[in-house]
Amino acid sequence: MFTLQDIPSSEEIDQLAARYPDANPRAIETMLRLLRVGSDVMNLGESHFADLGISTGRFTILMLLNRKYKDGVSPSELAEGGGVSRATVTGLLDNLERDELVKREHASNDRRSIIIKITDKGLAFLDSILPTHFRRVAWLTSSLSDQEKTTLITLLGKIAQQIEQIENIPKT
Amino acid sequence: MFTLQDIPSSEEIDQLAARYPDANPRAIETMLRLLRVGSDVMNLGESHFADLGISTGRFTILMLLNRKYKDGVSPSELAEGGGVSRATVTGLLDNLERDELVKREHASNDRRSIIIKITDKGLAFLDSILPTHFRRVAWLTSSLSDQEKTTLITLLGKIAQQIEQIENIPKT
DNA sequence: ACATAATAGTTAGGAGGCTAACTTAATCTA
DNA sequence: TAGATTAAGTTAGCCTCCTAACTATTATGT
Repeated sequence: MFTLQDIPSSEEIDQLAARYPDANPRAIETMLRLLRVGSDVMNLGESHFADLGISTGRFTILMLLNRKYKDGVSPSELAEGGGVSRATVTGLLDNLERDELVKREHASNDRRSIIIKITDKGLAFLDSILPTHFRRVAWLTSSLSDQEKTTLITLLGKIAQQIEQIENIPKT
Repeated sequence: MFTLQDIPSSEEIDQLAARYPDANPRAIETMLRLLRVGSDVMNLGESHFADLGISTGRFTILMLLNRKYKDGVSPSELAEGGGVSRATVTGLLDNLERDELVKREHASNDRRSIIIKITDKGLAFLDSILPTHFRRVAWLTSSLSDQEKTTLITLLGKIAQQIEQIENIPKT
């Protein structure tokens, strides 16, 4: 993920934005900081997972399987749930299966599809890493009050709504 | 970037977190939403830049060169400014130079280093895409008041501080 | 001053995403 | 019900990032 390391000062942003009539300096600053914090959190997770011998993708698959799919789920659903392509899921499952954290089974009703289940080893692995993982997640927001967390979620939601409506952006 | 598509409901998060003493359900929800919005914004940018024939990385390099480095800057500084490895910068510069948006020159004082300058074609390219780019950025935060933008930046800053101090996280 | 360290850029190889195309199986439709 | 379309999973090949190692040059420390 490629994100600006030193976010320009408000003055620099003002100066740049002045050259473009539709630019909004505060909008630029807001998005730069959002991207920066988002990618920092992401990288923090990646490197922590790497220490544990997995990747963010593999962790997400395991969490999806653990969460509401204890009876097994198809790779397609995992792809949809993780917001990733089916091809990517195939690769993740190859690795997870090699490590015996997950197993592939034939589906009984549809001979095209397979059913993915988390193994006992996979569940034990999750149980071994989740306490620390959740402690780290809690740490990241530990300087925010509950009220502030709610506010942050609300403001992020407003941006999410704009993303959904990006096609409606005025042309000029 | 691999981020949960459907963020679990508060109830589901509560249920999961109940099994781990140090887990904070609101923290989990906050971080999931931050990651989700961050990656959506990132993907939106990636696909827009792809339509324009560049990548986020190449765009960032051009913006760094345009911003305060009109007299040229070394690849190392670009790597630092973009928060990316020198090896990655080498590849980005190869592509940018091939498209004549950037040129490599020998440094006069240090024969190890080279100086990167944005070309007139590169400047013209930026001028052709920035109005639309900034309009899209403004759109994303257009449902937030200035006060809300400030609040969001403040809250993100608090998370950034926790990231910096991740090593100080209590062990138990 | 000269051996050792550090620095700049590149290259090689790997990881984790992606799309497009392929195989097999199920479903629709005329 | 035969033929076409759709769907599931995989494979192949690309992109962009990474780290580690290499070459060439500069800086340092005794």
